[in-house]
Amino acid sequence: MRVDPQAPLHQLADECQKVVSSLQKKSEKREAPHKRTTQEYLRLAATLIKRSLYIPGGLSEVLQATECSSTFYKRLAAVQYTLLQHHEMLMARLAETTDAIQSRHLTHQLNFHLKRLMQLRESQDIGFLPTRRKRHSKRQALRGLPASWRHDLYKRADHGKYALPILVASLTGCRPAELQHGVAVCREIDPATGEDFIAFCIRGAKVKSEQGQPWRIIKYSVSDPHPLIREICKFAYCSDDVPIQEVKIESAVNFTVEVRRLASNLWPQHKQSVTAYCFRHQWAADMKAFTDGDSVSRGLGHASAKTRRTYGTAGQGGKDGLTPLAIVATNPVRTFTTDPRRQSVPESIEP
DNA sequence: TCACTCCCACCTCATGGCTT
DNA sequence: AAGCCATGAGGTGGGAGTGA
Repeated sequence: MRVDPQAPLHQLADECQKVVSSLQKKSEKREAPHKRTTQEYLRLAATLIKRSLYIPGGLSEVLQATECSSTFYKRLAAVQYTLLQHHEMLMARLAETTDAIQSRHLTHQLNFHLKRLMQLRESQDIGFLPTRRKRHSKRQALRGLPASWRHDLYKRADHGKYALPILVASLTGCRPAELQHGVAVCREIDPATGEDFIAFCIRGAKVKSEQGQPWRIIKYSVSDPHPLIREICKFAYCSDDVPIQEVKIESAVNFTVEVRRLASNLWPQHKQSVTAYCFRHQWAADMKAFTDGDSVSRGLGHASAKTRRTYGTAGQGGKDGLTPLAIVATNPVRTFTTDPRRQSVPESIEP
């Protein structure tokens, strides 16, 4: 009887395939990640796999070496994506392998691959083990700052390239990623009331079919005495000649770094760093003190009312708070219940 | 109603370097 | 020195789902 020399190789490939199938079964309901995410996954997984070569516990230990559960699950997703890509490549190579040297090399690779697949599945089954660290929100960074901190920061940045983005972030609470998209600032007169106002039109970040507001508009009266409104009114595009202008940054990261640097310059004693998201927390705090909850959600670009909980509290807003004329968004805000009869009546706009 | 899990997308931070 | 940029590592936000 003749023995197939590639039989052990195919047996090994079958074992890998079984683990891959069980991994795929668990994640079949998941949406395919975006291209940028997959690139990040490949990079992250390469780092983790490289690190696992020098650690006794291997990949399992590397995956668990964090205090934050979301980091753990991100690592799982990254390693799974990368191993599945690698699996496809190995299977294609298996189909082409004919000679003994290639077989030996592929056997070696499949052994390593199987070991990693098993460690990944084991980590998935066990779940996140380390002691969870309590999440800390950026809203705590607002404690101890002067009431006029946004205006102070804007003044500090006055001659830099981020002055206007800081002003827009202060007035809208938009995310750095939304400033990167570009925020349209326009001045109009309401034909019905004759009221002169400035409107900020924001294209939302973090928007999916069930998540986030694709567009939102925040309006302020031109006669609003708030110092930040007085500053925005000084700009040329608030004249009749140039009614609309886009405020845009090239890099959200660089914006945040600059905000942090300027703030630490102004308040060197302040323990928590002041970052771009602090504008968002302060804006939410102002709104919670001034208006209803759903307006806060619309202004923050949330689709669910639940999410606004993580932002600034009404107590952090107040005396120097902003008071917009209107906050409108593309979609209604879902309330805490899933019962559609209890959903709030939205103020919505055309997309 | 609330706390918690899970996962994707995005943000923060440290560090080093370049230009003015 | 100030102002700004680039990048890697790791943490947070946002929303759905679930179970007590």
